[in-house]
Amino acid sequence: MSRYTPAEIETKWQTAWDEAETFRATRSDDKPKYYVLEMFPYPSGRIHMGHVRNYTMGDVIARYRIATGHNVLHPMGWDAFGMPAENAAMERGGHPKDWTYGNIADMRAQMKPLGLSIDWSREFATCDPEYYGQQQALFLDFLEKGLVYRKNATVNWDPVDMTVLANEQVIDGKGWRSGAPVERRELTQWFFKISEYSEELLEAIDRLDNWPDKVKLMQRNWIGKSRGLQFDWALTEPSHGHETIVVYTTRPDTLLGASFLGISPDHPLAKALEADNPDLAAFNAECRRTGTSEEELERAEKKGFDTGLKVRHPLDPTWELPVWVANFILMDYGTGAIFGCPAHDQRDLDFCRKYDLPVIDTFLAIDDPTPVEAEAFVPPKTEKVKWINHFTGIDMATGQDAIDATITQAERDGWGTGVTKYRLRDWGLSRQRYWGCPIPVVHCEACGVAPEKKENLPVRLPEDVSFDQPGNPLDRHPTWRDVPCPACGAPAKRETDTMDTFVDSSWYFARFTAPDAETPTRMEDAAYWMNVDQYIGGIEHAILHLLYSRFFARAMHICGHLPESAIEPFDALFTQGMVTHEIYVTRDEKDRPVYHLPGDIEWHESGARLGATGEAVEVIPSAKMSKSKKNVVDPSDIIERYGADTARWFVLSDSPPERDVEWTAAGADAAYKHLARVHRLATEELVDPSAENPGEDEELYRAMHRTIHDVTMGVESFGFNAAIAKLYAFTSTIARSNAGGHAKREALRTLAQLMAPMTPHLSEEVWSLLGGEGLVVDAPWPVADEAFLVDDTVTLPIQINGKRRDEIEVPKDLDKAEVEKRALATEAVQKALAGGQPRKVIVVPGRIVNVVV
RNA sequence: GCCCGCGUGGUGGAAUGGUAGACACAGGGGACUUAAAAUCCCCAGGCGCAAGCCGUGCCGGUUCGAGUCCGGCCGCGGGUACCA
Repeated sequence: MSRYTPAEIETKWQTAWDEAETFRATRSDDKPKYYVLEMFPYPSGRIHMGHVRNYTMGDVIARYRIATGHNVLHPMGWDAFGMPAENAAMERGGHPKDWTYGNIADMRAQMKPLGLSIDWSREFATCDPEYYGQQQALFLDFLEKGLVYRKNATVNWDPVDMTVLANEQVIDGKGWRSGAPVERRELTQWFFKISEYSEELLEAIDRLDNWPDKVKLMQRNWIGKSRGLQFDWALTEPSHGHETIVVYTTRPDTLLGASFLGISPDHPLAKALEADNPDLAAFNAECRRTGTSEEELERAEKKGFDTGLKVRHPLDPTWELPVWVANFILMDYGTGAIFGCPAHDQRDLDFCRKYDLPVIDTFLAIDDPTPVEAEAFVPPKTEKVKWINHFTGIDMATGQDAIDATITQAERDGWGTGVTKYRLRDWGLSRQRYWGCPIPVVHCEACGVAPEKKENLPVRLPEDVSFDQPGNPLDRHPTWRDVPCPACGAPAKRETDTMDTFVDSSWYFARFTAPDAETPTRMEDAAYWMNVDQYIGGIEHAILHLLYSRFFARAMHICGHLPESAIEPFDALFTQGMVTHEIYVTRDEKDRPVYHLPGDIEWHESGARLGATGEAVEVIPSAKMSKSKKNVVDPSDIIERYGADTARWFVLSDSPPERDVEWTAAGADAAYKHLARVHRLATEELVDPSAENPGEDEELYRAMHRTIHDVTMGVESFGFNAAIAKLYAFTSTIARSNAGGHAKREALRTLAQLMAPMTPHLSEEVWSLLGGEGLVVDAPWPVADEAFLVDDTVTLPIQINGKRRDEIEVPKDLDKAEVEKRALATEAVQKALAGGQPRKVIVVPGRIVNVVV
């Protein structure tokens, strides 16, 4: 009997697949196509177990689809531009390009041993000039169609390093390297007009039937459609050319509770007032010192400044309200001005109390209005409340009816307009960084923005750059930057901003359909392979990446690069959880935490200890694997120790795929043992292949077809862990079975087939040991025979008042009345009834009987 | 702050509104073995001698019946537009 030797087996079968070009995808009309894609990795240096999990899931789907007769496209590439490469260049020298391509080579070498069914001939990295050149072509097409424009926007500015910082690089309002307080600075930047597609992107969500509901809900909320009232508040005295302040509100029904008008520090009026009010200028400057992220703005302490200006209430000209500048009002949303209603908004109430502004008593109420104290009254949206209607007195209405009625009245009387707004903002794509796709335009004094000519693409990144000083090296590279204008030939300057890396990942899925095309896509290939039938990736991409990709597919269609059928590029989406691990920590002499790799830990009766010193180690509950916490397991170590099949089996078996999975050494051991057992069964069963044992054979076939059915359902519905539980059970059934050799061999071959998407190498080995024809990867997926799936009798639990008390075995098709009769005859029911009659009997055929006494 | 999830034995988890804990790990017992490893078999939510009672983060609701649906909390995680 030969032992299970994954290293040998895995190399052998990977070679076989390579030689047969099993995973090379070519267009063909004799089979339905199936495009399965996992979100491509950022080449950080090493693959981690999260990658293994992501790509294994995709591989299960891909191999299952091959087996069910599909022409499968399963490509892989690299999301290769981005900040970490520049940071690496700054920290340890070298060039971002070398760092990135070196990482790609390392990670590819780590991925290949996993035995993924990938068509490596289509591989590319987004930092390949062939790829980003086509992206530049897309940009020029978008520019021509009016989908891109320039406007001013604020960025985080580090005044010491003289550089723009990402939100992630701002820590407690300070630059991560310089430690200097960050300022907001306005720059002219490029934007995609995604907001023009707000309604379209919102409405199309309804047709994404195979996306998770949570993702669709997040996208709906992100787009944030609202219906509200837009109307003017007249200033009592015009100020700096402003006669009114325009306000947008989604709660016009609370207009009679207004206490103050608030404007953003970035509102044009607020800026104009700075000129003759140094205190206000100081206040606005203070507000601008916080970062640009919404989280930071919303969590900042609410502050205000009285401008001294007054406005008249639109419904009562004698009613004057003060105008304040407030730091919580965003210029990006609505009109950058609000009215505050303290009675019905907690934030406004807090603001009024803080600055001693008048608080008008509550006027929306379920019963009788009560004066507002510390808490604002926010009525439930669906509940009718008393509502003071400024035209008809007191009405009863739900919040929405009151809002709609107010808008109708405002429009009728001409003092306001119903307006639909979206929270979604245009997508700023300019980055003041080197390691990204250059924006292919030139700035010319005479011509303004001059698009680069397509025949000059790609606009390549210069390679002779250094990262020994902060800022964008493109800005200080004269031979690259100073070029003649493509339109008039006069001396001009190249745009030195590069594109947001989200641009790179917004169309790579389309490029995979024809990675060698001399235009961004080749239409016949795009038409054949698109859409992605199954897209798999992390939930962290639920909004930005997926929304940007949906926009890009539409824009590419407008420019003739995708067919209309591909404007929703991902037919089905699955979001998987993370791989986590316990964290091991000791303390240094200053009580600072020192983290340790799982491989350095030994387990003793007294708990975890450092292998080297025996020092006791504190074990912190599982968290996402991260380098800083050292709770990482290197997939290469796992593959070397157990083989790829074990790693694959484990990441699929131990948790439902949408949830986090904790990597445990014990779990990996168990997975290995199971695979070794299957291998052992296959080698044992080589003896006496023809023996039969009729009764036992039927039992085994029954289990086999039940397993085929369950595993098929499991794979189709991403129930991998449940499918694997069935495979464990089936393996035990085979091991214990007294069936004849023929039946056992067939059962084992079927087991190999059912396991093949998860453990492809072992399955090939078992398949070939047991005389399977050809490669298991080419064998058609087994089909469950319905005749073996149904049992003649069924066991029904008997509940009394909802608690299980007994059970009866009855023929499968026994009619309800007879089931009820037999249930009532049971000892438990007779005892409970004590001679009386049941109040009610519920019979759910085939499931349960509940007797209410 | 706001939006979206998640919470079940010692552990990972299973369960179309219908027998809570499948399958697996760790644990206990046994078989085989000179012994160990490997393998195989059995036990196992908690309390209780038992009958039985309790039990899916907490509180409440809908239902004949709730882990599952609804409302309110608590805790943890993801996103929050320049991390990818």
